[in-house]
Amino acid sequence: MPQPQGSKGKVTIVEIADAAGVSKSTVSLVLTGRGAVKPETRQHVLQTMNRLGYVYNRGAANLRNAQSRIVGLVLNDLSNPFFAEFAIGVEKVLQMAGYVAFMANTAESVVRQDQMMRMMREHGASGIILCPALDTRLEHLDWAKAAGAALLVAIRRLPGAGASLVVPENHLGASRVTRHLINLGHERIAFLGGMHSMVVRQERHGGFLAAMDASGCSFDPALNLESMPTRDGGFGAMSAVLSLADRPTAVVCYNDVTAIGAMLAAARHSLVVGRDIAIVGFDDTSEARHVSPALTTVAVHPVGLGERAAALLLKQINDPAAEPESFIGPAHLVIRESCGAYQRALAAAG
Amino acid sequence: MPQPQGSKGKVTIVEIADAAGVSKSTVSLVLTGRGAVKPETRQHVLQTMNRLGYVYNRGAANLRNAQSRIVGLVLNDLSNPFFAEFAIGVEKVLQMAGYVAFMANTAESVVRQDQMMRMMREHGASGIILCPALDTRLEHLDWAKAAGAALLVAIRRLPGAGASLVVPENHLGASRVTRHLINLGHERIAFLGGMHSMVVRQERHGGFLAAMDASGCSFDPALNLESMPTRDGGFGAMSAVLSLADRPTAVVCYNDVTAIGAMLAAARHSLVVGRDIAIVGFDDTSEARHVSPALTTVAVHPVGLGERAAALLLKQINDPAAEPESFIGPAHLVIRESCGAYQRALAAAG
DNA sequence: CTATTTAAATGGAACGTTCCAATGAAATCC
DNA sequence: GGATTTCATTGGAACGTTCCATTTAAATAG
Repeated sequence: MPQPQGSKGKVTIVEIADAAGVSKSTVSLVLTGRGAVKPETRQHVLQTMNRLGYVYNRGAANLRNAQSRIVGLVLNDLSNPFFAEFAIGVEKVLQMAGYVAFMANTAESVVRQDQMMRMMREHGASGIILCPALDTRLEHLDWAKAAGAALLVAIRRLPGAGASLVVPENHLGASRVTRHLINLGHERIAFLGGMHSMVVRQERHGGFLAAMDASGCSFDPALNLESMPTRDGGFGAMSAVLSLADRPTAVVCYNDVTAIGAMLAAARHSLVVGRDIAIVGFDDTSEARHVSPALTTVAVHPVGLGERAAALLLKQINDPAAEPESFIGPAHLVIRESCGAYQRALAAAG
Repeated sequence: MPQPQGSKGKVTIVEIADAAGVSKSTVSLVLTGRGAVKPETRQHVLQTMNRLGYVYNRGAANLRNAQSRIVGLVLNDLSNPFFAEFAIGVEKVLQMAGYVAFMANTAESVVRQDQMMRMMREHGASGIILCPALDTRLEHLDWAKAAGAALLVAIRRLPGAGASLVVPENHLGASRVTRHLINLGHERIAFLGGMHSMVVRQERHGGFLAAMDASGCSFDPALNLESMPTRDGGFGAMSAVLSLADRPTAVVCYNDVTAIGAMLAAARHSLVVGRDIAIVGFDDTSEARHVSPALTTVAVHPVGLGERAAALLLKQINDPAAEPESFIGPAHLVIRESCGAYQRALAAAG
């Protein structure tokens, strides 16, 4: 008498077969929908599975045909809303494609990163999206080439890695927001946050310098401040800037998180951001919109980048022979209040 | 001549065995570390694995002994920093225990939630941590009981589910923050945000009412406003409150996200939060600390809750016979600026 | 020196699927 | 009506592990 299985002994394909009076092969056909099976039989098998509480064992299936429908997502800092939003994008696309995601937060530790990637491989992940931890070296990714595994590097470029890539237009974005400040009349502008070893910082700082150069502004090296890319980091660096004898009138920050930290520091020094000093960020996380004064920043659409990354990886999984592909996401200026453009417009009108 | 394997044909335990001149059983012993194997042999096998680029196939292993070391994490809203922080806590503990996490964002859709949980089961997850989507019903979780699977419900209580539980002390926390406002002299206090069908709101609102009652304040039902638990929701509800003829002097918000939305709305109405009106939140996400004015709120330590949830689930996985366990996380008042306590202290001193 | 214990290594049957080749039954052809 | 094609179904060999029972070799005991 077939009844819903109790606690132990998971019900398998062959028990379904027995209960339904067919062979396990037939059940398998129903499951995969591949062969031709008479509608009534299919129906009957389906019912039996339902009745017995059958749950498909992908591990076993995987052993035969290797198509795990698992993707790994390795993030360097989940506590940064940018990456949380990126993750949302990735997960959404994966979900729609019937994939499920392993997610790991490395907190910038290469060791953890290695561990997690290995674990994901062991579990049969068909591909991995990696936002590399700070001092990731190319040899950490050798396995991917060796195994011909699908690997996509996101957000932080890893020069020389032959993998697919999804990053925002850092250089252009930074030069755009810098030019905006220059147009507003600023000349003494600081660049703040991020460590100089970060590729992303190099790109953004490069764009910053290019814009400065192009408009004939000179850049004081004392106004190039490093910090961890966190709120506290931004706070500290901004405090340092404000203790300088010759303060800048505007500050380009490495990202929104540091910019918000910088705004906080400015407020502590009784400066009104947007009036006494201009501060701009990068990323346009949802925080930027809601902080007060609202942050002028460069929108890179983290969710969109995540979606794109997932889509590209899936493409690569489905066609392993395909060449690695790169997507450089657009970065456009979002003018809000923290740069003072609004006040300036008011003054001009009044 | 054994060389690192090229693109195809993953190297298996038996190829290692051949190359090392031992039996596959011996290799397995080395892998699991279970039996007695001569140190030199172990060393040799280990080297061979390294040389051939072997990667352990947990799927296959799993087929025999079922210990997947996978845990599923199903979140209803990853875009809320509260859940992102919760996820960080979960993931940290899992990682340390050698587990890897499936993560899925349901965006409050029960359908997605069902899909994802099924998928995770199919992949052999040993347990699932569920932050249930809004109208999750008990029958959505029946499979857990039927399969004797480890299930832990987090953040949103699901009355009647016989599963382990990790939630904060909502009632007490809300009554504490409300009492604080009353002590500051407020009498006309609104409760704002969240939908009344949410258990969490019921609990927090209950605590609010209890505190009001206890101190003899009457509560005007017109000051009980629902909204989606998002920034926009908070903004909208607060705007509605401010258009009332008889405005409240203080507002208790469903959570930090809505409180921040509410602060924004207050600012739009040219009110200085903390002076003209008091606004308090709930959760103490890292945003609360950094918004300006800093948000008075109730700290529930989302990361800690996540850690606890993971720990409890692991316990249950390791001892499936154990009774479900509950953890009610402490909720304590964090006084910052948005409630005006600081200004009031200054005034008193001056 | 034989008998016993211990240590190290091994063969082979699972585990729950898929998929190929084979079989049987029904339908179509000439 | 026999030969062929199509449709449904089936047995059994994989897949990469683990683990039990067994064998072989070495060490210890009497």
